[in-house]
Amino acid sequence: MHQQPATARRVTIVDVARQAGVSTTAVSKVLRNAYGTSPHMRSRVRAAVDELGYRPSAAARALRGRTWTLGVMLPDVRNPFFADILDGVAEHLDDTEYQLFMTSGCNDATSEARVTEAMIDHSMDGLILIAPVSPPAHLDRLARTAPTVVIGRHSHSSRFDTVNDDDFTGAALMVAHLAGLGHHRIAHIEHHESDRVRLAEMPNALRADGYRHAMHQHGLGERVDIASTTYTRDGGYHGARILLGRKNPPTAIFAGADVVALGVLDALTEAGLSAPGDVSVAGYDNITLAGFRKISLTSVDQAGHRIGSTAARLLLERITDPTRPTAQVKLSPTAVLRGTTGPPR
Amino acid sequence: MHQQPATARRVTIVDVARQAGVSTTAVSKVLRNAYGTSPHMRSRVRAAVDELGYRPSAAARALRGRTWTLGVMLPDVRNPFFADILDGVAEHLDDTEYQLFMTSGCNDATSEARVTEAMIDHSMDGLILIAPVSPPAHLDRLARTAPTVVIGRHSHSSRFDTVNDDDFTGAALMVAHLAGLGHHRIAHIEHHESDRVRLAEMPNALRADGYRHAMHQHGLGERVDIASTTYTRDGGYHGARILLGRKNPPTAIFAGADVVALGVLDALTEAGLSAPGDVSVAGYDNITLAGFRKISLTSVDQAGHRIGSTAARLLLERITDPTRPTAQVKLSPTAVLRGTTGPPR
DNA sequence: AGTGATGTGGGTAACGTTTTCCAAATGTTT
DNA sequence: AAACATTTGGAAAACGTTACCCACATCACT
Repeated sequence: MHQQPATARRVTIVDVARQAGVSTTAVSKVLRNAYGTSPHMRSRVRAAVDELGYRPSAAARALRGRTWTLGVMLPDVRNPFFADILDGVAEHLDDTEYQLFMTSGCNDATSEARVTEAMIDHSMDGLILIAPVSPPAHLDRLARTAPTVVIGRHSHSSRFDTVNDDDFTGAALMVAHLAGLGHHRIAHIEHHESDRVRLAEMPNALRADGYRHAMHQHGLGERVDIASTTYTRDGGYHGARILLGRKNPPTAIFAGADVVALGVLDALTEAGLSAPGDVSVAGYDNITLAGFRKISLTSVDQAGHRIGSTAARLLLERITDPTRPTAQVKLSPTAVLRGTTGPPR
Repeated sequence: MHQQPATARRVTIVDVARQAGVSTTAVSKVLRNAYGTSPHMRSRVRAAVDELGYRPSAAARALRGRTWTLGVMLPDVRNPFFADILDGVAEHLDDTEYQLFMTSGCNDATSEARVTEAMIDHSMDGLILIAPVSPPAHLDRLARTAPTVVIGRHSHSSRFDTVNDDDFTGAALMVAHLAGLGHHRIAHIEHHESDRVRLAEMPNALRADGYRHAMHQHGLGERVDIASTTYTRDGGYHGARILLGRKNPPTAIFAGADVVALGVLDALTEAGLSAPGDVSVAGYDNITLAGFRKISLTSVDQAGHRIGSTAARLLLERITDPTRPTAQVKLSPTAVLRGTTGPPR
């Protein structure tokens, strides 16, 4: 009996070259579809590769050429909206050689830096950053090191492309819907932001701006009422409790994200109130769960799938031509009306 | 004005060595806390590292030593249960040097192979596989190449550790709860499985077994009723419609996963039925959303967080000592009783 | 036959680390 | 003072690829 060794030696390009009776250069060329290979050589090399089950070491490749690896930074696996984006990215990459690696749990600039540096350390060929909070200088530096596309941040950099939903308009859409139903006391729950740059660039800030602006447009400028918490279910829960405790509580709550709206619904249920009977509730993102019948949440759809595939396309373009001018893509959101919004009582 | 170069040259160990006035060997030793460094040299090297902002290239490291990178394979970002596991893993890794990369969207053996190979190609130091469907031979081969821990699969391999919830017992817990409430027609929705090995190893199969066994234990062997679909919300929806269409529909539905239970609730709502009024509904996994008041789903909690941290611990142990005997950890589930279960009408 | 273009293949030097030596300096024991 | 052990630091060879060159053969055209 032949005992399996505890750890098998890796098959390298040298093994393939020997098996095929050619040089390692030749093997490398065939693998990369480079110039200077005859059909005969190609077939011999391919046969050797298959026979030995050879796989190029990404690590070794990284030292000279590309790794065929892309990195995606997610702020939070829990937010189901990011899954839609990921789907879009993955779909666009499906018939390419690229492999996707993700990181998650980056909620502050420090861990964001740590994670992005790690991707650079691995010589990833390109980066997709979702809703990064790092200062623009850091993002620029990053983009100078590796082709980068930023999702969910309205920056105008000459180094990286951006893909966004038109958050300002999206918020206005929802205010229009609620105002159209006859609501006057429409409140908003925002993700608190203090940094000046982020106030201008982050989707949450733009949604709040869009809300304010739309309220004025509808002659409800006096009624602007914002609870400033976070984009989490907890944030929604607390935001709702704040708003419901007002002297003149709102008849409609527009949450800046669906997860926030879930927290609002939770607070309502706890308080013995219902939506839309007592208070109308709307969210933003149109996560899959919003369509769930027991929830049936009115929301703003920002086509996560298309955001993802657009980002992937831009990234591949930028990898091919790092010098092409940067693009700022803004996709149009739509309002999805469901059961949690209705006329005020 | 000094124009920023389009792409900055990377700071390497050579730069650090020059700056500190020592050899690259010395720098390497300091960075790895290896033997043979004086306090004086250490401080000089550390200073140079900080000053230049040096970061070791994981790619270059991969060719000789370790990459300080671990890979996690997720079958599906959408299943919120995996987020709990990830949290556990991340927490355990927090005060180590290790960096986590994840891949997702592996629903068949082919894409699973592609993804795991990619991790090997990057010379990752260890792998955590969540609910892999590949044949044991492949998993063994993988584990021979890199230290591996498998979550959500009841294998007994001499190559890799496993961490699982006791799915058999968990299912029995829920059947006991429902039977205790007075239910007799307790149905189950399972994730369909045909492969013989997976029938013995996958959690979904064990949950179905546990259900069957417990039904017999409670003298309800005749009432065993299973809809065989998939562990998705759609699967739950269709499963419920199948079960509700029976001549003698069940008074309680035990879904093999919470996402499935959500689909069941959806189907009930659509049919104008309610839980627990018309039909009791229970799930498995105790995802965060189950505690959401508007859902309030009775479920089996399998402590995803602890599963994750245990897996991380085992992985680090195995990296340290690849020869130590493998462990099969089985954690005890608990039933979490909420609003969707009650006595039969 | 000579010239140049094109096709085909390989040799060799990187890439940025770690590892395995080895040498010199210093300390400790007899 | 000699002999030996320990500490401190470095030189050089990997690791597995790709990029840059160069050499040779073949072919088409003067």
